[in-house]
Formats: sequence, structure tokens, C-alpha cells
Amino acid sequence: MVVTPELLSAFPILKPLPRPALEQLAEHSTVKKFARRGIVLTAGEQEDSVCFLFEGRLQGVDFTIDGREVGLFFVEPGDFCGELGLFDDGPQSEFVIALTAAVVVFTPKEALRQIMAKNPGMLNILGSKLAARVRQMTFQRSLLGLPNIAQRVCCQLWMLVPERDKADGKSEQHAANSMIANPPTHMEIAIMLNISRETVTRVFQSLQNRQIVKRDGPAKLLISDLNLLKRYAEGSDELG
Amino acid sequence: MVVTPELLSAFPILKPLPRPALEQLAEHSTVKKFARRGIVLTAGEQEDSVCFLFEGRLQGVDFTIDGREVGLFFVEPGDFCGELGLFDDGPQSEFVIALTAAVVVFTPKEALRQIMAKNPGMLNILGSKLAARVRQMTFQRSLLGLPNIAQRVCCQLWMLVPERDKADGKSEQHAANSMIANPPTHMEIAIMLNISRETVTRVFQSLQNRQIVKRDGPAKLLISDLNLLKRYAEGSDELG
DNA sequence: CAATGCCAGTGATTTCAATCACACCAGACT
DNA sequence: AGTCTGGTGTGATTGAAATCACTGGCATTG
Repeated sequence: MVVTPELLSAFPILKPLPRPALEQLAEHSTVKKFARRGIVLTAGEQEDSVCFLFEGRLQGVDFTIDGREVGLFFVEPGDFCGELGLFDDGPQSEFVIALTAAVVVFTPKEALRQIMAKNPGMLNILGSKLAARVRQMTFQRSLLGLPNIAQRVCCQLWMLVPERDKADGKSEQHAANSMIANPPTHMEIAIMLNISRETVTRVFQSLQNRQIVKRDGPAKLLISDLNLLKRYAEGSDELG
Repeated sequence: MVVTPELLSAFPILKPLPRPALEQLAEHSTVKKFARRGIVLTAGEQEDSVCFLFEGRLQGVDFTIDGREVGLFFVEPGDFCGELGLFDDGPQSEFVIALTAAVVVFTPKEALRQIMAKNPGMLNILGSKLAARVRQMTFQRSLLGLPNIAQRVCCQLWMLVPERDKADGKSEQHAANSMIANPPTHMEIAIMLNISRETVTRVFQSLQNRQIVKRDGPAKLLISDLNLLKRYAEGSDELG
């Protein structure tokens, strides 16, 4: 499928690039569609592309020595993954799989490297992205230290709330609400948090009983009370 | 205290730098000594130096929302930390504390940035270091997925074995041995692995009973049988 | 249309590490 | 010497989450 410069400029990191650079990138990029469970990047492989997610949701996963699946991060539309290879020529550090049907733009590392070399702004942006990744991993690790499992789930849920809704309702009196599109399955959340699928289910039940979240079909999770969710995430309140 | 170019060139990443660059860095660098438990870098602060560890052992730590300490990584002599700030101007992502008395060289970010800009080799090296950091965090995360706690401890222990000794004894028949200088306390290992201090103690007892490790004063931990330790780490054998 | 597979929900049971509550030891300090 | 402190060693108890073993719903597919 053809990739246009316009498509690329839909991604925040690429947006500031000059038109010729975008054209150059577009020329070498390809779009690929993945079905649920499709493997986008393979750990250990010498992947030669960076993946920009246009639609859907991806998850970085790894496996323990004894074969258990471990969830590392989620990738939301507009974000990208596989950027580690831009900085060294090591292997891809983890698997990236599609949690939902997904549309991904593959841009060769080499093309991006050339842009990076010419374009110090780009270098900075990619550098801060990598730094952000480290910060995010650090946060995720600190989640695992929480002894209260329900709090862990609430934190993870909070992170899935769209950014624009988070600020909402700070001053407002009524219960601010939001929606998570294509939410991960209980299992997918479980491996992120090092807990069992059943435990995630039970926490969700508890949240539903308290009218804090609500399922709306398989592709939508409504958050009825953002403030309350946040309180649970922060530990100000405890889920019995 | 005065920092000489020779001192700096003791660090693998700085070694390939041309002499003038080293001189420039040395001029702006300072040495600082820390006592055990000293705080080298503070999370949230806008730290303006990269820390090269000359002697001792450091640990990156974070805290959960409810105040528990979480161990992130160890820093060994010859390695460095606080490099995230080279790539963006965000705050230091975690605390770094001295586990033993330590000698640390502080080199201002600005000086390093200048070198980086002039010196594409340096950029690559720092880039791959950051990439290595991500890989290392990914691995550490996967450790936490191990259901067998003893195995976790053995993996962590294995990672503390000096690199040069690891290859050893692959072909040899006799039990290859090694030594970990200034090993972390049980508590410090515990927070890395999300387990309690007592549990670490019990695993160590078990390892000592099997003559796999042996204390030699507080500053030395002897590994009497590297191969066996590795087998436990890999899960080929189980510690009752 | 069965038929299959995947996801979610739920009770019963088990297990195993956290916690608590100590004792002990070595080194630092007075 | 005496006293503190920080690290370690150990047993008893307990509690919370994993596991097991199901049910049932919904969607895809032959």
C-alpha cells in the first residue's frame, strides 16, 4: 500500500519534519495490516524498521525463562515502537504483538537514520522518546512493587485513560467520565501486572459493582467516575 | 579533587575519545566520595551531571506510591548513570544511592553534549548505552515474572558475577568458582526482586548448605560452583 | 446451523511467601 | 569494657492470590 507524506505527518514526532524529508521517508515506508494476535516485531531478530501505529493497539511482550508471558508496554495510535534499533544494531529487545486489528506503518531504520543525521531536531525528539520509554518502564516497575493488587489494576487502568480526559473533572463536582477504546483483555492486563487473569477479573467485578467502570460491548470500556478511579490508583481509597 | 584525563580514560565509553576531548571533560569534572547510603542522584531533580562510578557499587531505586522501596539496577565500577538527561531535559528518573563507600566522577551534561555533537562516535556509544539500559530493564522485568522465587535470586546473583568469570568453566570439569566483591545486602536484593528480605536470606541459606556460595567476611561473597548456580538460574535444576 | 475458540465470571482449595517476633553477631562509637 | 546499630538467621502464623475446575456468552467459521 502507498504511504503519503500526509499520512506520516499524522504522527506527532514526524510532523515537524520538512516536507522533503517526509517525502523521502514516505517513499521507503510501507503500510501493513495485522489481525488480532499478529506478530509485528520479533524479539531477537535484527528488525530493520521502526513501526508507527496508525490504528489499533499493540503490546510489547517478553517471556520468562520458563515460558511465561510478561507484558511490557502498550502502544497507542500515534505512537511508535522498535526504535531501539536506531541507536544500536542490537536485536529487537521484545516481541510486539497486535492486541486488536491494527494498521502499522513500517519505516526503514536506514531512512530514519539519514534524517536523524541531517536533522538535529529529529535526533533530539528520538532521544527524548527513548528517555520517555525508560521513565515509563521505571514507572511500570514501580507498579509491581505495590502490595495492593487492586491498586495496581487501577493504576494500569488510569494509564489507559486518554490523556485529554485525565485533567477533566478536577474542579468539577459531577463525576467526570471517559472511555477506553479497544481495551486490553483481562489476560493482557494480568501479564503487565504480574497477577493472574482471574484476579484481574475479580477487581473489574468490584469496580463494576461500584459503578466506576462499565463494559459497553467488547470494544469499549466506559469509565463512569474518573475521580474515584484516580483515588483508588493513588491509594487514597481502598477497594475492599 | 582534580580529575585527570588518565582517570577518565579508565572508563570504557570514554576511552576511545581523542586526547583533547578528554582534557576538556577532565577540566569540568569533579570527584566526589560517598559513604554507604549516600545519595548520588535525586529523583525528580534536574540533575546536570552524568556519574561515572570509579569504585564501589551504586543502586538505582524508586519508590511506590505507598512508599515502598523498589530496586531498579546496580551500577558497577567502570559503568555510569544519570545519562538520561543527555537525551532530554527531563528530571532524573530515579534515585541513585551508594551501597558501599563509593568514588564517583561527576561530568557535566553540557560538556558531554558538546563532545557528543562533535563526535558522532560518542553519540553512538551513548545511544547504545541507553539501548542497553532498556534491554537490561526488560530483562529485569522478565525476572519478576518467574514464579519460582529461588530462581529469581539465582538469576540476580548470576548477573552480579564478574563478566570474565561467566564464560569460565564451560568446558572444564572442576567446579568453576568466582567472587562478588561488596555484594548487595539481602534487603537490597529483595527490593530488586520484589520479595521480602527473609525470603532472600532463606534462599542464601539454601545455597550455602549446598556449598554453592560462601560468605567471606561482609565484603566478599564466594561462588564455589558457578555451573550449578547457572543451572539454578536457568531453571534446569530446582532449589528445594 | 452446529461447532469451535476465546474471553469473562466464579467458587473451592491450596500453597507459599509475607509478616511478625524474635535471637544473634560484628563492627562502630563513647 | 559497654552500648548501638545494621545486617543476618529462623520458627510460627496467616492471609491473599494462584491454581483448578468449572459455566456461560459471544463471535467467527466451516
